[in-house]
Amino acid sequence: MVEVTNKNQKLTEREQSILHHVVYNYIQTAVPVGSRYISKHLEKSLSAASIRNVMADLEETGFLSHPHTSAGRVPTDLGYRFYIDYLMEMQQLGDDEKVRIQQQLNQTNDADDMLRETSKLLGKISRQLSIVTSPHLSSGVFDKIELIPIASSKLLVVISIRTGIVRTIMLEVGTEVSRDHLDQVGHLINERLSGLTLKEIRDTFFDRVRDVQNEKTGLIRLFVESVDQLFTDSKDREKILIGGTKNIIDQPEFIDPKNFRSVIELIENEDIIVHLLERHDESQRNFVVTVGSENKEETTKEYSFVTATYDVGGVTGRVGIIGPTRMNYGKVIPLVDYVAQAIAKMLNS
Amino acid sequence: MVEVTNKNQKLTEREQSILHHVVYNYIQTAVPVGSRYISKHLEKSLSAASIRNVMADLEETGFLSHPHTSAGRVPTDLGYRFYIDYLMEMQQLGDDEKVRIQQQLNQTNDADDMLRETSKLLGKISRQLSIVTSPHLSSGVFDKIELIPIASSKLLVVISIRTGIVRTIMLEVGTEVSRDHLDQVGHLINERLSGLTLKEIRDTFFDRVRDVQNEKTGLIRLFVESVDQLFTDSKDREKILIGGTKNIIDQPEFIDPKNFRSVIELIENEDIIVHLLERHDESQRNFVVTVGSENKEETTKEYSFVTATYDVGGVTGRVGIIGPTRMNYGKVIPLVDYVAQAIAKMLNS
DNA sequence: TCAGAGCACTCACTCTCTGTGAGTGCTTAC
DNA sequence: GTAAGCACTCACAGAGAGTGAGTGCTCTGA
Repeated sequence: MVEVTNKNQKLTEREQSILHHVVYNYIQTAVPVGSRYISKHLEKSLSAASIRNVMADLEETGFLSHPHTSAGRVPTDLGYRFYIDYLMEMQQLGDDEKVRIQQQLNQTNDADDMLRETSKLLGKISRQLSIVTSPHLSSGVFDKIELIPIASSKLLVVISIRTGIVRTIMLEVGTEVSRDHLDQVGHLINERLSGLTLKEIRDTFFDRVRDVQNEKTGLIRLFVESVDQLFTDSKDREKILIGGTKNIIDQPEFIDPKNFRSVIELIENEDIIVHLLERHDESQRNFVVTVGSENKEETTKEYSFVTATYDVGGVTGRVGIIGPTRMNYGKVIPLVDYVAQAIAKMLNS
Repeated sequence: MVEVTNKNQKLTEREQSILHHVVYNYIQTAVPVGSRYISKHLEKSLSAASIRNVMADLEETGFLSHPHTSAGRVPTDLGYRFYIDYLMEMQQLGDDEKVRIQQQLNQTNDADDMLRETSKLLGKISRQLSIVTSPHLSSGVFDKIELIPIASSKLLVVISIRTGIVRTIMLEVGTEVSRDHLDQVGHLINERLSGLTLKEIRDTFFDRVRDVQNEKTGLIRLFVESVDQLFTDSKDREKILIGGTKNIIDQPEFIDPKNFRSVIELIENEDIIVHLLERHDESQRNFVVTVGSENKEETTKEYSFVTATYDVGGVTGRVGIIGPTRMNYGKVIPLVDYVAQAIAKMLNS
C-alpha cells in the first residue's frame, strides 16, 4: 500500500485504511458508516473522535460524503474509484460457482441460447442486472457469400465468417435473376473479398467492384447500395440482451420506487447501454469498470458497469453486469472475468 | 340490455345498471366505489341506502367485493367478465391514434422490427404491457429447402415458407458432404414435402423418407433425427416479445412494491405467458380477453390479457396487452383488434 | 314488498407528537 | 496529533387522536 501512496493524490496510510473500512462496510450493509464503528474495528486502535477528523478530511478531498448531518459516511464515486484501483482485494471465485457456470455453458450448443442463459446465471450469482452483447461481426474475417433465391424478387444472402458464425440477410431484388447468374456474382464477390474483415469490406466494397458496376441485372449495384445492411452488425434487438431484473430489485437501493423507475428506464432504453459499452470496447484492458458519474449519460450516473470481453477468433463480444454503485466489486470483477473467459473457451472449441 | 337479461344469471335491470356504474368508475379512478357516489350519478334517482341493498345482493352473487368493511365496492373477476360480455360499450379508436399506428407500421420494412416497434406503441397508447409473438410457423406451408455447406462439418439449412418467411438452422454433420450430394438430397426433400405444412412434415417426415433411410452419407438420417429442430418453431427468445414495463408501472396498482415484483416476475418468466397465449390461440374468435383468475397460472391471476390474431397467408401470430384486471377494456379491445388487423394488412402486402 | 331515512359502527388514513439513538462538530486538555 | 466531553442534529419508529367515507341494520311509510 505504501508504494502507491504517491500515485494517488497523497492519501496517508491512515486515510487509506479508514476509506477502505468505510467503503467495505458500506458495500456490505448499505448503511452509512459511523466513526464509532470504525474505531472498534480498526487494527490500529484509534478513538472515534480522531477518526471523525480523518473522515472530515476525506470528505473535503471528495472521497466520502454525508447524507445528512447526523448520519455516517458514504463513499462518493471517487471514493469507489480509489477503492477499486488501490485498496480492494479481489475475492477468489468459489468452486461451486465455477461449477454452476460450467454446467450452464455445457447445457446447450446453440451459441445464442448459451450466451443468454449464461448471462442470466451471471445476474443470479451477482444479484445484479446482467448484460451480454452478441459478437461484433465487424472485426470478423469474411469467408464466403452464398446467394439463394427465395421468391421471384427475394434473395437470401448468407455471409459466413471464418469462425463459423453465419449471418443471413433478406434482400429485395428488382427483377428475377437466374441461378447461374447468382452463382457467377457469388463467385466474383468471394474471390475479391475473401480474407478481408467485414469492416474493411464495408469501407472499400465500392472500389473493389467498381469495374463490374454495370453488370446486367444490377445485382452488384444493389449490393453496393445495401453494403451497410449486409456488412454491418444488424442494429436490431440481438445486439444486446439485458436480464436479471428480479435479481437486482432485491438490492436495498430499490426500496425507493424512484430508483425502481430508473432501472426500468435503463432496461427499456437499450441504446444508452449500447453507447456505454462502445466506450468500454475502446479500452485496452480485458475487463472494464465504470463507476456512477464516470458514465456520461444522465440515466446511468447512479450505476456501475463491470464488463469483460470474450474473443472468438478475432470476433469479440462483451458480457457484464450493471448495478448500483454500491456493489461488491471485489467479487463481481473476478466473476465477470471468469465468465467471459469461459464463454470464449466454449465458443472457440 | 333487456334481451340479454335471461342469458346472464338473471340480473335485474337495476342491478345491471349499478354494476355497470361500479365497474366503470372503478376502472377510471382505481378507488372503491361507494353507494352515495352512485346514488348521485345514476340516471334513475335512488337513495344511497337502496343502492347499498342492491350492492349487497351483487356481492352475494359474486360480482362485487369489499376490500374492508368501510370501503366502497370493487368488481370481482366475475364482475369484470359480466361487464365485458354484456354491459360495456366499445370505444371508437381515435383518429390520431390510428395515424400513429399507421406511421409506426410504415417506418421499417423488416418484419421483426416492425412487430417490435408496433408492440411498443401499443404499450404506450394503452399504458399496459405489450406482447407480440412472431408468426407460428407450424401452420405455414413448406415451399423449399436449401442446403448450404458452411464449414467442413457445418451445414446451413434454409427452409422457406409460402408466405415468404424464411427460417435458417445450422446443423452439425458428421462427415464432409459433396455439393452435388447436398443438391441431390435437397431435391429429394423438396419433391416429397412441397405443399405440406411444417406441422404435417414434423409428424410424417419419417414415413416419407423411409425408403431412403440408408442413403450413404447419413444426411437423411440426420434430418430424421433433427426433425423437431428443423420444423418446429424455434423455442428461443424470438417466440415472444414483452415490452412497455415503464408504461404499466404508472398504473396506481403499482404503488405497492409487491405488485411490482409480480410484474417483473411475469416479464422474466416468458414461459408462463407463452402458455397462456396457447390457450388464446385455441379460441375461435379473433380477439380474446381473459380476466384475472380465468388465467390458470398463479402468477397471472391478478392480470387480464387482451390479445388478437394477425394472419399472414395462413401463418398466424398474436399481439396484445397485459395489465391489471382494472383496465379500460372498452378502449383496449378495439385498439388491440385494430393493431392486429393493421399488422396483417402490412405483412400481406 | 320495496324505497328511503336515520343512526351506530368500522376502518383506513393522516397528522402530530414524542422519545430514541446514532452520529457529528467543536472545544478543550494532554 | 490524539483523545475526551458535550451539545446539537436529524431520521425513524410508535402511539394517539381526529377525520371521513362508507357500511349494515332497523324502522317507517307508501
